[in-house]
Amino acid sequence: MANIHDIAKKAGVSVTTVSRVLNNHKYVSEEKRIAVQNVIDEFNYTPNRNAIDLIRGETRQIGVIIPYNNNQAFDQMLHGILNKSIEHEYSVIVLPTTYDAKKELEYLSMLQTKMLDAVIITSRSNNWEAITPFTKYGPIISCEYTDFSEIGCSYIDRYTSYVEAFYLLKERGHERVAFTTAREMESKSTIQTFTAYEEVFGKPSGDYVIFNCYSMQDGYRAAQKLLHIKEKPTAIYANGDEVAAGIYQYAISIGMHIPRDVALLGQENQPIGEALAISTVDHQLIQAGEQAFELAIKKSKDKIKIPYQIIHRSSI
Amino acid sequence: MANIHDIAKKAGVSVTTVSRVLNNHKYVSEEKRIAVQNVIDEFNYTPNRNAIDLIRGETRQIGVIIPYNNNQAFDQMLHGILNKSIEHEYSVIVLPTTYDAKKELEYLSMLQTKMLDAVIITSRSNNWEAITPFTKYGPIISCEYTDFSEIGCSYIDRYTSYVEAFYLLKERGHERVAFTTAREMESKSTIQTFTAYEEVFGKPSGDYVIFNCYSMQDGYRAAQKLLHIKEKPTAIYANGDEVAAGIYQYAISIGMHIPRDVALLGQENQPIGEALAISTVDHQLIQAGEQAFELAIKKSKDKIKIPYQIIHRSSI
DNA sequence: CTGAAAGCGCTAACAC
DNA sequence: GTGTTAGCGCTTTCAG
Repeated sequence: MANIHDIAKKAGVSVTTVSRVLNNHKYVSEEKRIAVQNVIDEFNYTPNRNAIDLIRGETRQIGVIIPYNNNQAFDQMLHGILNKSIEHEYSVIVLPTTYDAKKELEYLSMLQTKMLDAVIITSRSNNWEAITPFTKYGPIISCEYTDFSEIGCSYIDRYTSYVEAFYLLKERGHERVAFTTAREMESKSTIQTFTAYEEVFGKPSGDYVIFNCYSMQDGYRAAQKLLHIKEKPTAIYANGDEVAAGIYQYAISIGMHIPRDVALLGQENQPIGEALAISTVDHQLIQAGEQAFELAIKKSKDKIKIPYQIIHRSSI
Repeated sequence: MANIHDIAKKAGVSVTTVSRVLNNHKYVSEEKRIAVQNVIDEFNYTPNRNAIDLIRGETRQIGVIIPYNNNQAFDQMLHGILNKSIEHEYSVIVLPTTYDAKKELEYLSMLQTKMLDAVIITSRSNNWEAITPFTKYGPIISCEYTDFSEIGCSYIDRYTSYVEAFYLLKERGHERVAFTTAREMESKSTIQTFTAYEEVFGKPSGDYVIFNCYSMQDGYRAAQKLLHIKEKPTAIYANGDEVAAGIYQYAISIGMHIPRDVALLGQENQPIGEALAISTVDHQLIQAGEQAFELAIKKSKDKIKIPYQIIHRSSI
């Protein structure tokens, strides 16, 4: 509707002066400032953000790449990011990929089109070689550790945490331990889980690992397999509390007792795990999200490690 | 970096021609089209979105007002909205209010600044009189029914659903029924719950209703009160499955059996409810979100009712 | 303290 | 088919 020229004309000043009062510049006489403000109020005028963004070359919008938006773990990181975005007056755009590498690249190119000031990657499909070129257009922050110096990281030291979790299970007397992972071997956290497992127990038997677990249902299905192996595992390390809950549910349904018949350890300290009293490794994802946001707006390439903690409940 | 002029100059054509190939206009000779495309590829050029948005007067960005971003119910709606946004090539900006009315108004004014093409309100703090003026700047869609003709609605018929839920409990022989709600009496769904309750059971006794329940912990605390009343309720209708899970957890912890000692009915068919086999009223929030998005981009002011369904499990 | 004017990067009449 | 040009709405030198 009304633009800055209309305001200027009506107030009998130049657009420059209007711009000055809009941006609280000094060197505007109180008289004109009031005159302009009156017209602004009268017209209920608000400056056009696109024009400002165009000229400033920034939008105060940051994008968050997540694979699924209905996954508790990513929601936690998003939660942390949103916390900080409000504090710093940024807007956040949610960019769900369903692990589609092409879509991920499209999202990254929103840096180049100047639509986004920065992007935070909570989980990725492309390799870093494909991602880093986009840092030329704006900061890219990862919630996973990477050596690439162009990428700032607010990361979880998953390897250490996995090793500790497996040792914990071992200490409790478990030798036959199974685990679930979110993705196949192309994912770093899956590989880390494997490596940590090997360090503690040696190479995992093929039927002790179940891939592609995201939801409770996936956990349920995993348990259907794991708990019917002849040499069935005495403990299961799930890659999330929802998955653990599914395992729990199935175990109970076939009359097993937890932890007597099978011990269960989850991840991320989600409400459902609390409800079922499942012990869990809390990677403090909210904090990871908050830190990621800070790195993003600072255009920092630091590598910040987020501490984890094990929460003991009654499932192991 | 490079802009459309650079491309034009390098390709030996006018900016118009470049713009034409960018937007797949016809009436560009194959020869020039190729020449331009080559330069575009060579420079890895992408048009600036702010410039385009400025001139077009739209951003293909829609905002979603939610109170909390870590609440399963709102996540479900957001999920539906994101589904459709990808399909239609829109971006979605998450706008968490924590029920701060002032912040909500600020978000609404993003329509006026032309930052957003539309906004979807999943839950509001302001009254409609304060909200409707913003429809002058762009479509506002509500996930709650309202008579205001300026507002499109993709709504749940909560009143009917609540009545049915309470009748169901009554049929099962329950006379002393308690319930939880998310907010105090200023919220429409709270009022609807009250009215529905009255229709079925008459005026609720004050200690049979617990306000401000959002999370499992809130449910736990609600149960701590409800299950220690002398005339304790024989059934509880929770305002979400997470809340129901908290109630479940506390009931179990004091040795009660569900549904024998207390029946439990949840809402929204969330994973946690499935895990605990809690019967639930599924308001199909994902679908509500999808429909809301469709209304938003169609600039429709239709009032669409989303059907609900009761899922029978073993908690009642 | 104030304003004219030159852009930011792009689209779309309009003319040729 | 193609190019010239006038904006979109704002910020920011640069002169007064």
